[in-house]
Parts: sequence; structure tokens; C-alpha cells
Amino acid sequence: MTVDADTGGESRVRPATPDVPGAQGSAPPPPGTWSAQNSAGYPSPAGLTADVVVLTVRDGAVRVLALTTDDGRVALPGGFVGAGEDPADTAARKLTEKTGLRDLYLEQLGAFAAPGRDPRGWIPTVAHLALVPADTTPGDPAAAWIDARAAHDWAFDHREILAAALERVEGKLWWSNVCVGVLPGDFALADARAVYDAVARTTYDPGTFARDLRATGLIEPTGEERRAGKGRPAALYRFASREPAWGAGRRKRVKA
Amino acid sequence: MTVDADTGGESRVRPATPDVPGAQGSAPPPPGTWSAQNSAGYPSPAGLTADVVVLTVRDGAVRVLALTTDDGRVALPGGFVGAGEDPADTAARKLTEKTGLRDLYLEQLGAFAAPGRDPRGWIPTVAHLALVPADTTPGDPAAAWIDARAAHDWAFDHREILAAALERVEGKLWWSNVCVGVLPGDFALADARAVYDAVARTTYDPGTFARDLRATGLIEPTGEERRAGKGRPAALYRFASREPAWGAGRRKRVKA
DNA sequence: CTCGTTTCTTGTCGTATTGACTTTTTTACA
DNA sequence: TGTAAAAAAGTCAATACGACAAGAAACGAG
Repeated sequence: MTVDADTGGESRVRPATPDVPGAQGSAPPPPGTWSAQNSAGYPSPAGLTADVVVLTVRDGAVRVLALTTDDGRVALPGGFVGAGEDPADTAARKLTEKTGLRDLYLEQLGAFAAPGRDPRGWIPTVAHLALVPADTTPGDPAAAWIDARAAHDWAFDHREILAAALERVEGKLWWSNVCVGVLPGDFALADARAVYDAVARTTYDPGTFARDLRATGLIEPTGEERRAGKGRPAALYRFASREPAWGAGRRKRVKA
Repeated sequence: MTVDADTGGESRVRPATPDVPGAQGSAPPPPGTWSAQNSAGYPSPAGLTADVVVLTVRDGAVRVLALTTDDGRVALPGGFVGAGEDPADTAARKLTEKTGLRDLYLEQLGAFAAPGRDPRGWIPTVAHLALVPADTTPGDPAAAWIDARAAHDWAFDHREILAAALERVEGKLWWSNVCVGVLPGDFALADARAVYDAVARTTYDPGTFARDLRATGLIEPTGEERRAGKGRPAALYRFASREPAWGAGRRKRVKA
């Protein structure tokens, strides 16, 4: 292996002491360990985890799947990434464990690797965002839905991760099909509106909402309709794509 | 340490064999190494790097700072994250090394940790995005500005990382002050327009551009003006904030 | 069966925003 | 003094937005 660009490309002659803060005080790992695959004595994390912010909308509120820890705090589901595993797969695996669901909307939020974030050692995490249907029951007795915007005593840096997740969902609401995960395959516009209301913390006008959501091109009518108790039956829609997609939002127009 | 939420909260009794793919085939690291800080035998990465996509706009094109590797490919600047170091600090450090600049627009893009992305071993990277002034000269002789949208033979998964960076910049162009890094402290609207034109790959109308950029509230007039050669002097502006900020873009309005 | 209620759908309208264009102002230079 | 260049300011039709009103289709009480 000759390529060495990740160190800056200038170190074909490796310095005796790596120019990395903290490397001087901490002994480099001996050969024969995982860290020895590193071609020099750079420190390596004690592990890598993948956390999942599992969100849904129920009773007009955004809710997040939380586990209770030994010391009474709440934490996001997550787990260690296996060797040869993609963090996204780890997240999907944990999601399936906790909800029994698979093939959901799952997206990476980013890396959280501040030193000291995990008291067990140097363990960065790759945070993910998932959205699941409202009727999902946690498969783990220690897991429960809690109000995502209420104050909680989060473990680790999970408060920060949750904040990033909420910001992401709010920002993408009208520009993407993030809500694919929350809404069932067929849904009425009123269902969608309830979700949008909860996420955006507002109350959309039914007529305007219908016009605007249709204008995004993200949904298409199924032709079916649903009668629920009183009133006129609602036409059912589905998302044109269940894969992550972008709508015809109007960020600044770009000439074709 | 009793909290163990990152493993899912259910493993107070740790299984003899961790339920992590790949953990069976690879021997867990012996005690006394970095990986030993992990409370069980979970595999740990061989290192963690931080890469930086350094972008600027010159001659009407978006350009990225690239290093040439031994085998003639191009690679993003980056380096190993030290123990006790935040990847953002690593990125800032590398950025300063390559450009001599500090306190620039620097933002995390996300984690790239696909297995096999680095032939040297299991080395996830935290990718960052930076924007620097157009007149920045690389401090490293092996570094050069190349067209960010032209085809190149990128090392590692750097093509993917660059694509994410470009998408991020394009998406945030009108909603944030991403361009702070590219534009000098004082700039004319024509300067800003040139940058926006290059990033958005379009040609904005000067009058409309001025009206719309002012409407974002991201910039404010300095009171100064600049005369360059012919024509009427241009009023100078500055960004209201050099810190990452959001403009008054109109994603769907939210009731106050 | 008819009326009133409920719920969803469709239409209207004033206002704000957008993109393209034109006009005016101010400078440099021949 | 005239002319070209560059920036600023103004104009205008098309469209998007938000609030509201009206129509349509179901249910249930009387």
C-alpha cells in the first residue's frame, strides 16, 4: 500500500512521533492488535457505535424511542459497529431489534466524536435518523416512546443528537419525503396534515395543505378512498417513491 | 461505569460472544491496548481520520483543494484524529496546514465508514466542508486547486465525499451564509453574484440578485464603496455574521 | 325521506414573491 | 464633451402563498 493521502500526502517518510495531539502522552498500541493495522503508531478509538433516533408522530406530538439506563437516564438505541460492517447496517439492525421493522426511512445524521462523550473511552458514534409508523410498539420492554421536545435527562451526548435529528426533520419536511416512514402505504391528506402539523408545530389549512403537498410531486393518488365514520370519504394517496426523494420545493430556481 | 445504553440497554449480562457481525472471525484485542478501554471484546477501528473538502470559487468555477498521491490519483487533505481530539479540530488543523488560514467556515459533512473504504484497514473518516477565499494559495507543494465538477481519479471514497460537499453547498447557498469563507470581509454585490453563479451553475440577473440577497438579511452595507476601473462605484457589503447563520429563506412559513 | 352535521374537496381572492426587463445614476476614458 | 461601462433603482407580468368561502359526499337523528 503506497497511497497515504489521508495523512496529508506529505509523509512518505513517516515521522518517528506522529504529529497528532495526544499521541505523545499515550503509548501507541503494540503490534498484533487491531490498531496495528494502522501503518504507524496513530491512536485508534476503542470502538465505533451507531445510534438511532427513532421518531414517530402520535397524539399530535413528535415522539422518540428511548431506553432507560441503569441510573435512570434515557438513551437512544444503538450498538457497536462490527468489523466489516457499515454503520448504516448497524443502525438498521438496532432499529429492527427495537421495533421489529425493516426497510424504513433511515438516514445518517452525522458523526459525534467529541472527546469524553462516552465515559467508557474513545468511542465515536455515527448518529442516524429513522421514522416509523405511529402504531409501532417497541419490541424491547426497556424501550418507550417519550415526547421528543420535552425535557429529559439524556445519557451521553444524546440530547445533542436528538436536537440534530429534530432540526433535520423540520428542515426537510416540505422538501423531501421524510414522512414516508411515519405514514402508511396509503394515507389520506388529513393523515399527512396531522404529521406535518406536529413536526412543524403549526396548524395548516386543510385546503391549502392539500394544494401545496400535491404541488411537491411527492405524492400521487391511489384512486381508492376511505370512509371513516362521519363525513365525506377521503381520497387516498401514496408517496411516489418510498426511497429518499426530493420534492419540487422552491429553493432559488436554477436555470435549466 | 454502569450505563451501557449504547449497546442497546439490554446487555447488563454481556454475552460471551458479542452480537456483532464480524466479531467472531476477528480476534478481540488483548488488554493493555487502546481497544481494551472497551468494556468487552468489541472490535475497534484501526484509526479515525478527518478529511476536509476545501472549496473556493475561481474563474467562475468551483474548485477543490486536492493532493496528488504516489500512484497519480487525487485525494482530499486529511489526517488522523488524535486521542482526546475532536475531529473538527483535526480538520481545522489540516486546513491551516494546507492553506495557512484559520477561523474559516468549517462544517461537518458526515461520517464515511463503509467497510473497505480505506485499504489500510478499518479507518472511518469524518468528512468536513470548508470554504476559503479565492486568492488562497496552497501551502503544500503537493496540493493544487482542481475543478470540483470535472472528472478526476479520486483515491478512497473521496469522490463520494466531494459529491456530498457540493450538494451541501448548493443546497445551503440561499439559506445560509456558507459563502462567508469565499468572500472577503467587504465585498460588492457583483463579487457575491459571481460566487453564487458558479455554485448554482446559473447566471443571476444583477438587479434581482441584489434585491434577493439583501432580502435574506444575511448581509449589511458597510457604507463604503469601491471604484474599480470604469463604471459606477459599487456599494460594499459584509456578512452580518461570520458565524454559520441562516437567512430569511422561505421554506414553508411557520406560524409564530 | 329529509335535514343537519361532519369531513373532505374545490374554488376564489388579495397580497407577496419571483424573474426578466428597462431606466437612471455615476464613473472612467477617449 | 461625448461615449461606454458598471451599478443601482424602478417596472411589470406571472406565479406562489395564506386565508377564506363554497361545494360534494357521507352519516345519523327525527
